[in-house]
Amino acid sequence: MRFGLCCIFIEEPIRFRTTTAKALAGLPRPEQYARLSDICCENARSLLRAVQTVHSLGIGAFRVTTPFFPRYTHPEVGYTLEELPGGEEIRSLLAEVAQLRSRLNIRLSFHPDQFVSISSLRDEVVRKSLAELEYQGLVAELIGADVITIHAGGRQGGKEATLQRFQANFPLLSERVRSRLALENDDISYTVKDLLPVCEQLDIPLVYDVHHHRCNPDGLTVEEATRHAMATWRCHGREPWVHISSRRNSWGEGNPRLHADYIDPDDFPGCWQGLELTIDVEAKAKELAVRRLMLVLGLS
DNA sequence: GCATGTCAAGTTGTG
DNA sequence: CACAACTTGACATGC
Repeated sequence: MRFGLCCIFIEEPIRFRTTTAKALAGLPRPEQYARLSDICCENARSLLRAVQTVHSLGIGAFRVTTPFFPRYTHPEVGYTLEELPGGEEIRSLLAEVAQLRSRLNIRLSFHPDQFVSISSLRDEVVRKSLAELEYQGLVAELIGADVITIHAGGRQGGKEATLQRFQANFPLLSERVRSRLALENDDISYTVKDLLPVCEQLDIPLVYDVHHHRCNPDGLTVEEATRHAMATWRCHGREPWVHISSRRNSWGEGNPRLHADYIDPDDFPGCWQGLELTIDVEAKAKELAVRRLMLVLGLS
């Protein structure tokens, strides 16, 4: 078993910067490039330190923040690495990341949020989502990330029709993205049961989120869902990836979908013990939560 | 210097 | 039909 940290650190002094389209819009183009170049360069350095740091904490995976190259696909202020004054330096830093993560055996991943929806009814949304995935695919290739996890989308026109659109639009992605794409069950619409046939058709793996499964059950037990999801990875000789989190309030106050600071050990599926799995820990206390879970499970 | 507001995104649900 | 809510942390702004 390896455990994964998601996007940021709470105690370790590693931060990822970003900026907004609005803040950039007022600047002349060269100044936009200069500012973006600074941020991307700093983020590349931070990622290098992040890989070193998770390794020293005994953590085996790291999810890269979505705005790693902020506003990269934005219609007005978007850019390419070649346009940035520090473009070459950034590329070489990312190559260092790839080398280090390979040497330390750290898995890297991306997880664009719900706004990336290639099954949308709106062409414009699909177009922007494809562009966003291509951006993440580019960075994934440069740093050696092997998974980009997304959700199936909303329910416009019904779940079946939405999944059909997902499958119809999938071939529009480059091989770079398709070979990394994985589908994750969500907490309101698409369950493991819904997604398994899609994953099979498209020959892509399923990321099993046990918390979403508990919010949005489908008749499968945790053990069954785990087994089915794992098979979608194993058939390609890849290590399966799963997510775990705990709801913020055990008594259902407030929004049950909010993540808690730490993982309640009771939420950890007993059947996961000893499996060859990468387990992303989605908890607000970040690396502290990963460490505590490992400690409770007797793994550190 | 700190507190509050803003930004970014798509979908769903409400009024 | 229009718009708020959802989510989240860093940026940006104002006092």
